[in-house]
Amino acid sequence: MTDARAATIEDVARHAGVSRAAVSKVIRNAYGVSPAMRERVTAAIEALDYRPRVAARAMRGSSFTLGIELPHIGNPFFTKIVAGATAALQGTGYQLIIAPADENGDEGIRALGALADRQVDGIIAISPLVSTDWLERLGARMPVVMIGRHDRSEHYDTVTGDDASGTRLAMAHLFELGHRRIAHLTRSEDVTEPGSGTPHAIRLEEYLAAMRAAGLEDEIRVVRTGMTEDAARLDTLALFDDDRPTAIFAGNDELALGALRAVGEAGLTSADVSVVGYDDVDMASHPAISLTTIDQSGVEMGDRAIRLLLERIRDARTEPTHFSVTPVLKPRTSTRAVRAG
Amino acid sequence: MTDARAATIEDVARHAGVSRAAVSKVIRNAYGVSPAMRERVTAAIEALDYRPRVAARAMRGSSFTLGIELPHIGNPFFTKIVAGATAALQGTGYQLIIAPADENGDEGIRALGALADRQVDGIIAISPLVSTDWLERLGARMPVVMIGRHDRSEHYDTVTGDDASGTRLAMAHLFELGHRRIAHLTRSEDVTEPGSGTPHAIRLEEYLAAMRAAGLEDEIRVVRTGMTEDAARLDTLALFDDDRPTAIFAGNDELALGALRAVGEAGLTSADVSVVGYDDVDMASHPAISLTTIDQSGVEMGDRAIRLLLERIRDARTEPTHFSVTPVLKPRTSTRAVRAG
DNA sequence: CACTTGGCGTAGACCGATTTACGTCACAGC
DNA sequence: GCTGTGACGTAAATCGGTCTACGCCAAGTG
Repeated sequence: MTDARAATIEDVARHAGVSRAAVSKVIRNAYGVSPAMRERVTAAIEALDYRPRVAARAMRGSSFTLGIELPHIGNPFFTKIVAGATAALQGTGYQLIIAPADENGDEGIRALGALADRQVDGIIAISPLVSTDWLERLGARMPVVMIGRHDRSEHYDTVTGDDASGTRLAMAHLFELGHRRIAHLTRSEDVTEPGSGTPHAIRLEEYLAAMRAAGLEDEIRVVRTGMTEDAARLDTLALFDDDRPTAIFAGNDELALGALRAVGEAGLTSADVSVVGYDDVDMASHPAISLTTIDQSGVEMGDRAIRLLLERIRDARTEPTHFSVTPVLKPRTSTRAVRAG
Repeated sequence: MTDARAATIEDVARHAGVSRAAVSKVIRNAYGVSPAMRERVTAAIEALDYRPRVAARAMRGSSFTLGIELPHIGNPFFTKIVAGATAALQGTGYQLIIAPADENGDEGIRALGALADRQVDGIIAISPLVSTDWLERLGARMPVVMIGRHDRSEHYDTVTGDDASGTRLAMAHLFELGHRRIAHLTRSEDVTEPGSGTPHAIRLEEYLAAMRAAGLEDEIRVVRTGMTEDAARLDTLALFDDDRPTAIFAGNDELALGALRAVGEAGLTSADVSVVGYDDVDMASHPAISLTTIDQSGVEMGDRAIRLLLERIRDARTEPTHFSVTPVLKPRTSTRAVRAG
């Protein structure tokens, strides 16, 4: 209120009786600083409560900021990724900022662009809807790690779960329980475009392949829904109207929870309709829910993404690296053997 | 890969055959631009795919970035707030960035400092652990809106739920169902310090007041736990060991879900132990969970916080404003009448 | 003794935008 | 014809850091 503006490097320099460059050196721990000067400067910084403006630093140097773009912040799997990322960042001097995209496809590009405009030193992207071309160009400009995408680029790293084998685990589990009429609950076409390499696309393809391999081509049933639990709930309810399946393989846990909600609302239980999800969100293990799902360790993915990013930034690595997490089946009570008869 | 660096305002100016200042004017929609020039400059921007560097803008003007600090990103109530905030920001030209704090008290200050260093135009803070003094100083420097805090400052706005009346709703509901032995599950002392005005402090105080007013002083039982669902689960299980309460009023839904988990794991049901939460997180309404809770509309809080912030930024408002959301009881099946006998 | 060498510090260019101060031009009014 | 005025542009200062190039000095070296 009173004195207004915060101290600048100039103020610190004057206060310590040295040059701006000297202060800068001390801050950056650069070469060519005597212990005596370091002492004086540190004291001045302390005294004036000085904090370097990131915007000014970013103009020539780096911003010490990493950005992560999140579509749909409500998905608890993404928050696991963020948790892993923040943990990996402890003590590195880098700050993570999250740009929420929400909504539709263009929002992802908007959020990524916003991060780039803010001169972050590196970006973690999750949005599967952004085109490879666009990402490729972004990756040429700055370090980028893409989570959950199976295309392999020259210019960015990827961290993925093995969605194909994860889906096979889920399907094998259902087959073992005797299910034949298995529906797949997935998102809209744009996220499952064949060959696009998005997780949902691969899970869909692998579902189809598993059904065909089991000779169940006629039982194939793909249900499209939105991004939220509530959309999944409504579309699952509609699915029950005609010719109910005995099991539902959902594209992720959020959709699976919606399906489970529908099962409950329709007065059914897992004895009538089994549900398998994907991600092993925290809530899945809750005893009241007990959702069978595929664990792909979001925390490890976030951790890994940060490590790869830091390698690119600090060690100036440029050859692309691809890391894959092995999925694990978590059988719980939302799946049961199909009713005899 | 080839041409490297992105276009600057200088490039655009050269391409359009005008001065840098002219381009700047066009971008900012400032006064003194002929239609002809606007046309030429716009074309050049288009052609070069120019995007202004935020860091450079921030050095003199504003960054068009708003920051929100989130402790513990895993709490789904906070994601509701973010959802409300992003929605309110649509089309304003401002970008929201989230600084995750996680962990303990100091992390909140670290995250807020990081946002300030990044020259955001305004900050929404949720961390209840930061001292009023510190926030006061921050608020003197830049627009700040504090969510969920009942102290009234000269220098920042607040958006709160009416925690006192919300707690009264919850307790009245339990009394009505015949409960007398009601425990309160809350966080550690630092978040519930009497007089600090944090939501958890007020809920605790109001719980104590309600118990005393009902003549149940002897039944008061305050259980401390951590921040996560899992901590709540463990401490609730421990609580069951000796002399089980018939109802638990939890400080928020995340803790309530942990308590519910414990109830399930102990082989009990809501007929044995009723549970009330606070926040009305999405999962609370899931039929398998069906948690009785207090709705305080996180979405509206996020929306409101953004509006207040934009008022301070654009209209240069300086008198502090305080907005309160009225809580609503959502009775569900996690609470039942106490067993006769 | 002249000459390198390494340690320490400074001056000043630079990053890419905004903003201020000022110049020019056309036109209206007297 | 002279002057005042508003519209439109531009040059240059500025924001707060980083980084390069260079200067100075004391200690080795041949």
